[in-house]
Amino acid sequence: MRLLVVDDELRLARALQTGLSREGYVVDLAHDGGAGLDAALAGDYDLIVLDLMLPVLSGYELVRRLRTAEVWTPVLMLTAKDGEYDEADALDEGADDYLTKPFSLVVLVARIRALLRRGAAPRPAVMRSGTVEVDPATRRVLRNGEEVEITAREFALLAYLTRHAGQVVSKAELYEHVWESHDHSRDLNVVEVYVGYLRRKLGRDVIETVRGAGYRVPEGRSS
Amino acid sequence: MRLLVVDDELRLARALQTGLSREGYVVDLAHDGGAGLDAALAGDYDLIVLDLMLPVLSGYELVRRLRTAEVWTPVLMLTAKDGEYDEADALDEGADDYLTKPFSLVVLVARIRALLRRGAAPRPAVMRSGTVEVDPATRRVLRNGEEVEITAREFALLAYLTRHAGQVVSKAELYEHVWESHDHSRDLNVVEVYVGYLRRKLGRDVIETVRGAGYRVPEGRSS
DNA sequence: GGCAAGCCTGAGAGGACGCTGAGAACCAGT
DNA sequence: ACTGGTTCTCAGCGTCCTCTCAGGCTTGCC
Repeated sequence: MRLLVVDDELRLARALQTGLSREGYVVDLAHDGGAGLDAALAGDYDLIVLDLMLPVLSGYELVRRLRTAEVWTPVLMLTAKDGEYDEADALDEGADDYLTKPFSLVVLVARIRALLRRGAAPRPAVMRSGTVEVDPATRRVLRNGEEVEITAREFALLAYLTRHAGQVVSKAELYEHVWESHDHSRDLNVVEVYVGYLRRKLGRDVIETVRGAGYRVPEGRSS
Repeated sequence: MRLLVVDDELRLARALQTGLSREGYVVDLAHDGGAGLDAALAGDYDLIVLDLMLPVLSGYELVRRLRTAEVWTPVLMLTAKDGEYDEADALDEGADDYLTKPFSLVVLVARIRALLRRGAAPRPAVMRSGTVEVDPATRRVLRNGEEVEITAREFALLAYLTRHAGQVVSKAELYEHVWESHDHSRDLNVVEVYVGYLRRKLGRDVIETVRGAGYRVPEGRSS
Protein backbone atom coordinates (compact mmCIF):
# COMPACT_ATOMS: atom_id res chain seq x y z
CA MET A 1 0.00 0.00 0.00
CA ARG A 2 1.43 3.31 -1.07
CA LEU A 3 0.52 6.47 0.83
CA LEU A 4 1.25 10.13 0.22
CA VAL A 5 1.61 12.38 3.25
CA VAL A 6 1.39 16.11 2.56
CA ASP A 7 2.38 18.24 5.54
CA ASP A 8 4.66 21.22 5.94
CA GLU A 9 5.63 20.37 9.50
CA LEU A 10 8.75 18.39 8.83
CA ARG A 11 8.95 16.71 12.22
CA LEU A 12 5.39 15.48 12.11
CA ALA A 13 5.71 14.36 8.50
CA ARG A 14 8.80 12.31 9.32
CA ALA A 15 7.18 10.85 12.39
CA LEU A 16 4.21 9.78 10.31
CA GLN A 17 6.48 8.31 7.69
CA THR A 18 8.32 6.30 10.31
CA GLY A 19 5.20 5.17 12.09
CA LEU A 20 3.28 4.23 8.97
CA SER A 21 6.24 2.43 7.45
CA ARG A 22 6.35 0.37 10.56
CA GLU A 23 2.76 -0.60 9.86
CA GLY A 24 3.77 -1.88 6.47
CA TYR A 25 2.87 1.08 4.27
CA VAL A 26 5.14 2.69 1.74
CA VAL A 27 5.07 6.42 2.48
CA ASP A 28 6.06 9.33 0.30
CA LEU A 29 6.24 12.89 1.60
CA ALA A 30 5.42 16.26 0.10
CA HIS A 31 5.88 19.48 2.03
CA ASP A 32 3.67 21.97 0.27
CA GLY A 33 0.42 21.98 -1.65
CA GLY A 34 2.01 22.34 -5.06
CA ALA A 35 4.36 19.43 -4.67
CA GLY A 36 1.54 17.47 -3.08
CA LEU A 37 -0.75 18.02 -6.04
CA ASP A 38 1.93 17.01 -8.52
CA ALA A 39 2.70 13.89 -6.58
CA ALA A 40 -0.95 13.00 -6.12
CA LEU A 41 -1.65 13.39 -9.83
CA ALA A 42 1.39 11.46 -10.91
CA GLY A 43 1.81 8.94 -8.19
CA ASP A 44 -1.00 6.41 -8.28
CA TYR A 45 -1.38 6.32 -4.50
CA ASP A 46 -3.77 4.17 -2.56
CA LEU A 47 -4.49 6.97 -0.10
CA ILE A 48 -3.47 10.55 0.67
CA VAL A 49 -3.02 12.05 4.13
CA LEU A 50 -3.34 15.78 3.80
CA ASP A 51 -2.82 18.70 6.13
CA LEU A 52 -5.39 21.45 5.73
CA MET A 53 -3.03 24.38 6.21
CA LEU A 54 -0.33 24.22 3.57
CA PRO A 55 1.97 26.66 1.82
CA VAL A 56 1.42 27.35 -1.90
CA LEU A 57 -1.90 25.50 -2.09
CA SER A 58 -4.28 24.70 0.76
CA GLY A 59 -5.48 21.18 1.45
CA TYR A 60 -8.92 22.30 0.37
CA GLU A 61 -7.78 23.51 -2.94
CA LEU A 62 -5.63 20.46 -3.47
CA VAL A 63 -8.54 18.07 -3.02
CA ARG A 64 -10.76 20.14 -5.25
CA ARG A 65 -8.24 20.11 -8.05
CA LEU A 66 -7.68 16.40 -7.63
CA ARG A 67 -11.39 15.71 -7.94
CA THR A 68 -11.68 18.06 -10.88
CA ALA A 69 -8.96 16.03 -12.55
CA GLU A 70 -11.08 12.93 -11.92
CA VAL A 71 -8.68 11.48 -9.43
CA TRP A 72 -10.63 9.70 -6.72
CA THR A 73 -7.91 8.52 -4.40
CA PRO A 74 -9.26 8.48 -0.82
CA VAL A 75 -8.16 11.54 1.15
CA LEU A 76 -7.79 11.77 4.91
CA MET A 77 -7.63 15.40 6.02
CA LEU A 78 -5.71 16.64 9.05
CA THR A 79 -7.07 19.78 10.69
CA ALA A 80 -5.74 21.90 13.53
CA LYS A 81 -7.91 21.90 16.59
CA ASP A 82 -8.49 25.64 16.81
CA GLY A 83 -9.70 25.47 13.27
CA GLU A 84 -11.60 28.24 11.65
CA TYR A 85 -12.61 25.46 9.30
CA ASP A 86 -14.62 22.60 10.64
CA GLU A 87 -15.17 19.02 9.71
CA ALA A 88 -18.11 19.66 7.48
CA ASP A 89 -16.08 21.95 5.27
CA ALA A 90 -13.33 19.40 4.84
CA LEU A 91 -15.76 16.65 4.05
CA ASP A 92 -17.83 18.79 1.69
CA GLU A 93 -14.72 19.66 -0.18
CA GLY A 94 -14.18 16.05 -1.22
CA ALA A 95 -12.13 14.59 1.60
CA ASP A 96 -13.26 11.15 2.71
CA ASP A 97 -12.47 11.52 6.39
CA TYR A 98 -10.75 13.93 8.68
CA LEU A 99 -8.78 13.90 11.91
CA THR A 100 -8.09 16.72 14.36
CA LYS A 101 -4.54 17.40 15.50
CA PRO A 102 -3.16 16.21 17.77
CA PHE A 103 -4.07 12.61 17.14
CA SER A 104 -2.61 9.28 18.06
CA LEU A 105 -0.87 7.14 15.51
CA VAL A 106 -3.06 4.20 16.38
CA VAL A 107 -6.19 6.15 15.53
CA LEU A 108 -4.66 7.36 12.30
CA VAL A 109 -3.79 3.82 11.29
CA ALA A 110 -7.30 2.63 12.13
CA ARG A 111 -8.83 5.33 9.98
CA ILE A 112 -6.44 4.64 7.13
CA ARG A 113 -7.34 0.97 7.21
CA ALA A 114 -11.04 1.82 7.24
CA LEU A 115 -10.66 4.13 4.27
CA LEU A 116 -8.59 1.66 2.30
CA ARG A 117 -11.14 -1.00 2.94
CA ARG A 118 -14.03 1.23 1.97
CA GLY A 119 -11.90 2.54 -0.89
CA ALA A 120 -12.42 0.71 -4.14
CA ALA A 121 -15.24 -1.74 -3.57
CA PRO A 122 -16.63 -2.45 -0.15
CA ARG A 123 -14.63 -5.48 0.83
CA PRO A 124 -14.83 -7.66 3.89
CA ALA A 125 -12.16 -7.00 6.48
CA VAL A 126 -10.75 -10.47 6.01
CA MET A 127 -9.78 -11.12 2.44
CA ARG A 128 -9.99 -14.60 1.09
CA SER A 129 -8.86 -16.50 -1.93
CA GLY A 130 -9.25 -20.24 -2.20
CA THR A 131 -7.95 -21.79 0.97
CA VAL A 132 -6.06 -18.68 2.04
CA GLU A 133 -7.28 -15.94 4.36
CA VAL A 134 -5.55 -12.61 4.86
CA ASP A 135 -6.46 -10.41 7.81
CA PRO A 136 -4.94 -6.95 7.44
CA ALA A 137 -6.08 -5.91 10.89
CA THR A 138 -4.08 -8.50 12.75
CA ARG A 139 -1.51 -9.20 10.06
CA ARG A 140 -2.26 -12.87 10.07
CA VAL A 141 -2.46 -15.34 7.24
CA LEU A 142 -4.39 -18.57 7.46
CA ARG A 143 -4.18 -21.52 5.12
CA ASN A 144 -6.85 -24.15 5.67
CA GLY A 145 -7.53 -22.42 8.96
CA GLU A 146 -3.97 -22.75 10.18
CA GLU A 147 -1.75 -19.79 10.73
CA VAL A 148 1.25 -19.49 8.47
CA GLU A 149 4.40 -17.64 9.50
CA ILE A 150 5.04 -14.88 7.05
CA THR A 151 7.53 -12.03 6.87
CA ALA A 152 6.69 -8.35 6.63
CA ARG A 153 7.54 -8.05 2.96
CA GLU A 154 5.73 -11.21 2.05
CA PHE A 155 2.66 -9.94 3.86
CA ALA A 156 2.70 -6.61 2.08
CA LEU A 157 2.91 -8.35 -1.27
CA LEU A 158 0.17 -10.85 -0.47
CA ALA A 159 -2.10 -8.14 0.90
CA TYR A 160 -1.76 -6.04 -2.23
CA LEU A 161 -2.47 -8.98 -4.51
CA THR A 162 -5.42 -10.11 -2.44
CA ARG A 163 -6.81 -6.60 -2.39
CA HIS A 164 -6.83 -6.71 -6.15
CA ALA A 165 -8.06 -10.29 -6.33
CA GLY A 166 -9.22 -11.26 -9.79
CA GLN A 167 -7.12 -8.60 -11.47
CA VAL A 168 -3.78 -9.06 -13.13
CA VAL A 169 -1.19 -6.90 -11.38
CA SER A 170 2.03 -6.13 -13.19
CA LYS A 171 5.41 -6.61 -11.61
CA ALA A 172 6.12 -2.92 -12.04
CA GLU A 173 2.96 -2.00 -10.14
CA LEU A 174 3.76 -4.45 -7.38
CA TYR A 175 7.26 -3.11 -7.18
CA GLU A 176 6.05 0.45 -6.82
CA HIS A 177 3.45 -0.29 -4.20
CA VAL A 178 5.11 -2.93 -2.10
CA TRP A 179 8.70 -1.78 -2.42
CA GLU A 180 9.57 1.83 -1.93
CA SER A 181 11.02 2.92 -5.21
CA HIS A 182 10.10 4.91 -8.27
CA ASP A 183 13.18 3.67 -10.06
CA HIS A 184 11.69 1.86 -13.02
CA SER A 185 15.02 0.70 -14.31
CA ARG A 186 15.59 -1.54 -11.35
CA ASP A 187 15.47 -5.26 -11.46
CA LEU A 188 11.98 -6.59 -10.89
CA ASN A 189 13.34 -10.03 -10.15
CA VAL A 190 12.82 -9.42 -6.46
CA VAL A 191 9.08 -9.57 -7.09
CA GLU A 192 9.47 -12.99 -8.65
CA VAL A 193 11.54 -14.12 -5.72
CA TYR A 194 8.90 -13.09 -3.22
CA VAL A 195 6.11 -14.62 -5.24
CA GLY A 196 8.18 -17.77 -5.01
CA TYR A 197 8.44 -17.48 -1.23
CA LEU A 198 4.68 -17.06 -0.92
CA ARG A 199 3.97 -20.02 -3.15
CA ARG A 200 6.31 -22.15 -1.11
CA LYS A 201 4.53 -21.23 2.10
CA LEU A 202 0.94 -21.12 0.90
CA GLY A 203 0.78 -23.53 -1.98
CA ARG A 204 1.65 -23.37 -5.63
CA ASP A 205 -1.80 -22.26 -6.71
CA VAL A 206 -2.43 -19.16 -4.59
CA ILE A 207 -0.75 -16.90 -7.11
CA GLU A 208 -1.14 -17.42 -10.84
CA THR A 209 1.45 -16.22 -13.28
CA VAL A 210 0.10 -14.38 -16.28
CA ARG A 211 3.01 -14.52 -18.59
CA GLY A 212 4.01 -11.17 -20.00
CA ALA A 213 1.47 -9.33 -17.84
CA GLY A 214 2.01 -10.03 -14.16
CA TYR A 215 0.38 -12.00 -11.39
CA ARG A 216 -3.14 -12.68 -10.24
CA VAL A 217 -4.78 -14.03 -7.14
CA PRO A 218 -8.08 -15.77 -7.94
CA GLU A 219 -11.19 -14.01 -6.75
CA GLY A 220 -11.92 -15.61 -3.48
CA ARG A 221 -14.85 -17.71 -2.70
CA SER A 222 -13.92 -19.82 0.24
CA SER A 223 -15.83 -23.00 0.92
CA MET B 1 -25.81 -1.38 15.66
CA ARG B 2 -27.26 -0.42 19.01
CA LEU B 3 -25.23 1.69 21.41
CA LEU B 4 -25.76 2.73 25.01
CA VAL B 5 -24.33 6.06 26.12
CA VAL B 6 -24.05 6.57 29.89
CA ASP B 7 -23.17 10.12 30.87
CA ASP B 8 -24.60 12.53 33.41
CA GLU B 9 -23.78 15.62 31.41
CA LEU B 10 -27.03 16.03 29.53
CA ARG B 11 -25.70 18.32 26.86
CA LEU B 12 -22.84 16.05 25.98
CA ALA B 13 -25.04 12.96 26.04
CA ARG B 14 -27.51 14.54 23.64
CA ALA B 15 -24.74 15.73 21.37
CA LEU B 16 -23.36 12.21 21.23
CA GLN B 17 -26.79 10.81 20.54
CA THR B 18 -27.30 13.20 17.65
CA GLY B 19 -23.85 12.69 16.22
CA LEU B 20 -23.85 8.93 16.50
CA SER B 21 -27.35 8.65 15.06
CA ARG B 22 -26.08 10.52 12.08
CA GLU B 23 -23.49 7.77 11.66
CA GLY B 24 -26.24 5.22 11.52
CA TYR B 25 -26.18 3.91 15.07
CA VAL B 26 -29.20 3.50 17.30
CA VAL B 27 -28.37 5.28 20.54
CA ASP B 28 -29.99 4.93 23.96
CA LEU B 29 -29.10 7.20 26.88
CA ALA B 30 -28.72 6.66 30.60
CA HIS B 31 -27.78 9.44 32.98
CA ASP B 32 -26.46 7.69 36.04
CA GLY B 33 -24.61 4.51 36.87
CA GLY B 34 -27.59 2.65 38.25
CA ALA B 35 -29.78 3.25 35.23
CA GLY B 36 -26.79 2.50 33.05
CA LEU B 37 -26.22 -0.86 34.65
CA ASP B 38 -29.87 -1.85 34.37
CA ALA B 39 -29.96 -0.85 30.73
CA ALA B 40 -26.68 -2.60 29.97
CA LEU B 41 -27.82 -5.83 31.59
CA ALA B 42 -31.21 -5.78 29.92
CA GLY B 43 -30.51 -4.16 26.62
CA ASP B 44 -28.34 -6.44 24.49
CA TYR B 45 -26.21 -3.59 23.19
CA ASP B 46 -23.40 -3.92 20.69
CA LEU B 47 -21.29 -1.38 22.53
CA ILE B 48 -21.42 0.88 25.59
CA VAL B 49 -19.92 4.35 25.81
CA LEU B 50 -19.36 5.09 29.47
CA ASP B 51 -18.32 8.14 31.42
CA LEU B 52 -15.99 7.36 34.29
CA MET B 53 -17.46 9.85 36.78
CA LEU B 54 -21.09 9.01 37.31
CA PRO B 55 -23.68 9.52 40.04
CA VAL B 56 -24.90 6.45 41.95
CA LEU B 57 -22.35 4.07 40.45
CA SER B 58 -18.98 4.93 38.92
CA GLY B 59 -18.02 3.78 35.45
CA TYR B 60 -15.47 1.52 37.09
CA GLU B 61 -17.96 -0.19 39.25
CA LEU B 62 -20.43 -0.49 36.41
CA VAL B 63 -17.97 -2.33 34.20
CA ARG B 64 -16.90 -4.60 37.01
CA ARG B 65 -20.46 -5.61 37.74
CA LEU B 66 -21.17 -6.13 34.07
CA ARG B 67 -18.21 -8.44 33.73
CA THR B 68 -19.09 -10.25 36.92
CA ALA B 69 -22.50 -10.87 35.40
CA GLU B 70 -20.74 -12.41 32.39
CA VAL B 71 -21.75 -9.62 30.07
CA TRP B 72 -18.93 -8.96 27.63
CA THR B 73 -20.30 -6.07 25.61
CA PRO B 74 -17.39 -3.88 24.48
CA VAL B 75 -17.01 -0.78 26.65
CA LEU B 76 -15.45 2.49 25.59
CA MET B 77 -14.62 4.55 28.65
CA LEU B 78 -14.57 8.36 28.70
CA THR B 79 -12.12 9.86 31.17
CA ALA B 80 -11.54 13.45 32.19
CA LYS B 81 -8.01 14.54 31.60
CA ASP B 82 -7.32 15.85 35.10
CA GLY B 83 -8.46 12.53 36.46
CA GLU B 84 -7.22 11.04 39.64
CA TYR B 85 -7.92 7.86 37.76
CA ASP B 86 -5.80 7.20 34.77
CA GLU B 87 -6.44 5.40 31.57
CA ALA B 88 -4.57 2.29 32.46
CA ASP B 89 -6.91 1.84 35.41
CA ALA B 90 -9.91 2.02 33.13
CA LEU B 91 -8.49 -0.67 30.90
CA ASP B 92 -7.50 -2.88 33.80
CA GLU B 93 -11.01 -2.64 35.10
CA GLY B 94 -12.37 -4.33 32.03
CA ALA B 95 -13.01 -1.51 29.58
CA ASP B 96 -11.87 -2.24 26.06
CA ASP B 97 -10.71 1.22 25.09
CA TYR B 98 -10.72 4.69 26.51
CA LEU B 99 -10.85 8.26 25.31
CA THR B 100 -9.82 11.40 27.15
CA LYS B 101 -12.21 14.34 27.24
CA PRO B 102 -12.45 16.53 25.35
CA PHE B 103 -12.48 14.49 22.17
CA SER B 104 -13.76 14.96 18.66
CA LEU B 105 -16.80 13.08 17.46
CA VAL B 106 -14.95 11.73 14.50
CA VAL B 107 -12.33 10.17 16.71
CA LEU B 108 -15.02 8.66 18.87
CA VAL B 109 -16.69 7.16 15.83
CA ALA B 110 -13.39 5.74 14.65
CA ARG B 111 -12.78 4.08 17.99
CA ILE B 112 -16.31 2.73 18.07
CA ARG B 113 -15.86 1.23 14.64
CA ALA B 114 -12.59 -0.33 15.69
CA LEU B 115 -14.14 -1.85 18.78
CA LEU B 116 -17.15 -3.17 16.93
CA ARG B 117 -14.89 -4.74 14.36
CA ARG B 118 -12.82 -6.36 17.05
CA GLY B 119 -16.04 -7.48 18.66
CA ALA B 120 -16.68 -8.73 22.13
CA ALA B 121 -14.38 -11.61 22.80
CA PRO B 122 -15.94 -13.25 25.79
CA ARG B 123 -13.17 -13.43 28.28
CA PRO B 124 -13.10 -14.35 31.91
CA ALA B 125 -12.44 -11.68 34.48
CA VAL B 126 -9.13 -13.37 35.03
CA MET B 127 -7.28 -13.53 31.77
CA ARG B 128 -5.27 -16.59 31.05
CA SER B 129 -2.70 -17.59 28.50
CA GLY B 130 -0.93 -20.89 28.83
CA THR B 131 0.31 -21.23 32.39
CA VAL B 132 -0.10 -17.55 33.19
CA GLU B 133 -3.07 -15.87 34.84
CA VAL B 134 -3.61 -12.14 34.96
CA ASP B 135 -6.14 -10.63 37.34
CA PRO B 136 -6.75 -6.98 36.44
CA ALA B 137 -8.85 -6.31 39.50
CA THR B 138 -6.16 -7.18 42.03
CA ARG B 139 -3.15 -6.50 39.82
CA ARG B 140 -1.81 -9.93 40.49
CA VAL B 141 -0.12 -12.36 38.18
CA LEU B 142 0.08 -16.10 38.72
CA ARG B 143 2.35 -18.55 36.98
CA ASN B 144 1.51 -22.19 37.58
CA GLY B 145 -0.67 -20.97 40.41
CA GLU B 146 2.14 -19.14 42.17
CA GLU B 147 2.17 -15.40 42.49
CA VAL B 148 4.90 -13.56 40.63
CA GLU B 149 6.17 -10.14 41.73
CA ILE B 150 5.66 -7.70 38.93
CA THR B 151 6.12 -3.95 38.59
CA ALA B 152 3.48 -1.46 37.52
CA ARG B 153 4.86 -0.97 34.03
CA GLU B 154 5.32 -4.66 33.48
CA PHE B 155 1.74 -5.25 34.55
CA ALA B 156 0.35 -2.60 32.24
CA LEU B 157 2.19 -4.15 29.33
CA LEU B 158 1.14 -7.68 30.17
CA ALA B 159 -2.47 -6.62 30.72
CA TYR B 160 -2.63 -4.88 27.37
CA LEU B 161 -1.16 -7.84 25.55
CA THR B 162 -3.38 -10.31 27.34
CA ARG B 163 -6.45 -8.25 26.61
CA HIS B 164 -5.59 -8.52 22.94
CA ALA B 165 -4.66 -12.18 23.15
CA GLY B 166 -4.31 -13.81 19.79
CA GLN B 167 -3.70 -10.54 18.00
CA VAL B 168 -0.41 -9.08 16.95
CA VAL B 169 0.14 -5.77 18.69
CA SER B 170 2.72 -3.41 17.23
CA LYS B 171 5.39 -1.82 19.35
CA ALA B 172 4.02 1.59 18.42
CA GLU B 173 0.58 0.65 19.71
CA LEU B 174 2.02 -0.76 22.91
CA TYR B 175 4.07 2.36 23.38
CA GLU B 176 1.07 4.60 22.95
CA HIS B 177 -1.22 2.66 25.23
CA VAL B 178 1.12 1.47 27.93
CA TRP B 179 3.49 4.43 28.05
CA GLU B 180 0.76 6.94 27.29
CA SER B 181 2.97 8.98 25.08
CA HIS B 182 2.10 10.44 21.72
CA ASP B 183 5.66 11.20 20.80
CA HIS B 184 5.97 9.02 17.72
CA SER B 185 9.61 9.68 17.15
CA ARG B 186 10.78 8.11 20.38
CA ASP B 187 12.80 4.97 20.65
CA LEU B 188 10.62 1.91 20.97
CA ASN B 189 13.43 -0.15 22.42
CA VAL B 190 11.93 0.29 25.86
CA VAL B 191 9.08 -1.96 24.75
CA GLU B 192 11.56 -4.68 23.85
CA VAL B 193 13.26 -4.30 27.20
CA TYR B 194 10.02 -4.77 29.10
CA VAL B 195 9.00 -7.72 27.00
CA GLY B 196 12.35 -9.15 28.04
CA TYR B 197 11.59 -8.53 31.73
CA LEU B 198 8.25 -10.28 31.45
CA ARG B 199 9.73 -13.25 29.68
CA ARG B 200 12.38 -13.57 32.37
CA LYS B 201 9.75 -13.60 35.08
CA LEU B 202 7.03 -15.61 33.40
CA GLY B 203 8.78 -17.86 30.94
CA ARG B 204 10.13 -17.47 27.48
CA ASP B 205 6.94 -18.54 25.76
CA VAL B 206 4.33 -16.20 27.22
CA ILE B 207 5.02 -13.55 24.60
CA GLU B 208 5.72 -14.40 20.98
CA THR B 209 7.70 -12.09 18.75
CA VAL B 210 6.24 -11.47 15.31
CA ARG B 211 9.19 -10.03 13.52
CA GLY B 212 8.47 -6.82 11.68
CA ALA B 213 4.99 -6.62 13.17
CA GLY B 214 4.98 -6.70 16.96
CA TYR B 215 4.19 -9.09 19.77
CA ARG B 216 1.43 -11.53 20.59
CA VAL B 217 0.39 -13.63 23.55
CA PRO B 218 -1.28 -16.88 22.59
CA GLU B 219 -5.03 -17.02 22.86
CA GLY B 220 -5.80 -18.25 26.33
CA ARG B 221 -7.70 -21.37 27.10
CA SER B 222 -9.63 -20.61 30.22
CA SER B 223 -9.60 -23.77 32.24
C1' DG C 1 12.23 -29.22 -32.85
C1' DG C 2 14.83 -25.03 -31.96
C1' DC C 3 15.14 -20.52 -30.16
C1' DA C 4 14.49 -16.50 -27.35
C1' DA C 5 12.16 -14.18 -23.86
C1' DG C 6 10.13 -14.60 -19.57
C1' DC C 7 9.96 -16.78 -15.27
C1' DC C 8 11.70 -19.57 -11.31
C1' DT C 9 14.88 -20.76 -7.63
C1' DG C 10 19.13 -22.01 -4.76
C1' DA C 11 22.87 -19.85 -2.60
C1' DG C 12 24.82 -16.35 -0.11
C1' DA C 13 26.22 -11.37 1.32
C1' DG C 14 24.78 -7.65 3.87
C1' DG C 15 21.77 -5.30 6.68
C1' DA C 16 17.76 -4.58 9.62
C1' DC C 17 15.62 -6.09 13.60
C1' DG C 18 15.12 -7.71 18.15
C1' DC C 19 17.39 -9.23 22.57
C1' DT C 20 20.12 -8.40 26.54
C1' DG C 21 23.52 -6.80 30.11
C1' DA C 22 25.21 -2.76 32.21
C1' DG C 23 24.38 1.15 34.24
C1' DA C 24 22.38 6.04 34.64
C1' DA C 25 18.36 8.64 36.25
C1' DC C 26 14.67 8.93 39.12
C1' DC C 27 11.65 8.27 43.11
C1' DA C 28 10.05 6.97 47.77
C1' DG C 29 10.99 5.63 52.15
C1' DT C 30 14.19 5.61 55.99
C1' DA D 1 22.10 11.53 52.37
C1' DC D 2 21.56 6.58 51.74
C1' DT D 3 19.13 2.51 50.22
C1' DG D 4 16.30 -0.29 47.42
C1' DG D 5 13.40 -0.49 43.69
C1' DT D 6 11.71 0.90 39.20
C1' DT D 7 12.17 2.94 34.78
C1' DC D 8 14.63 3.90 30.87
C1' DT D 9 18.87 4.44 27.61
C1' DC D 10 22.55 2.61 25.15
C1' DA D 11 25.63 -0.35 22.65
C1' DG D 12 26.96 -4.88 21.17
C1' DC D 13 25.66 -9.10 19.35
C1' DG D 14 23.16 -12.83 17.12
C1' DT D 15 19.47 -14.03 14.09
C1' DC D 16 16.44 -13.68 10.52
C1' DC D 17 15.01 -11.05 6.51
C1' DT D 18 15.86 -8.92 2.26
C1' DC D 19 17.68 -8.68 -2.01
C1' DT D 20 21.05 -9.87 -5.75
C1' DC D 21 22.96 -12.94 -8.88
C1' DA D 22 23.51 -16.76 -11.92
C1' DG D 23 22.02 -20.66 -13.92
C1' DG D 24 18.13 -23.62 -15.03
C1' DC D 25 13.48 -24.14 -16.50
C1' DT D 26 9.06 -23.05 -19.05
C1' DT D 27 6.33 -20.91 -22.52
C1' DG D 28 5.22 -19.16 -26.89
C1' DC D 29 6.56 -18.66 -31.52
C1' DC D 30 8.83 -19.82 -35.86
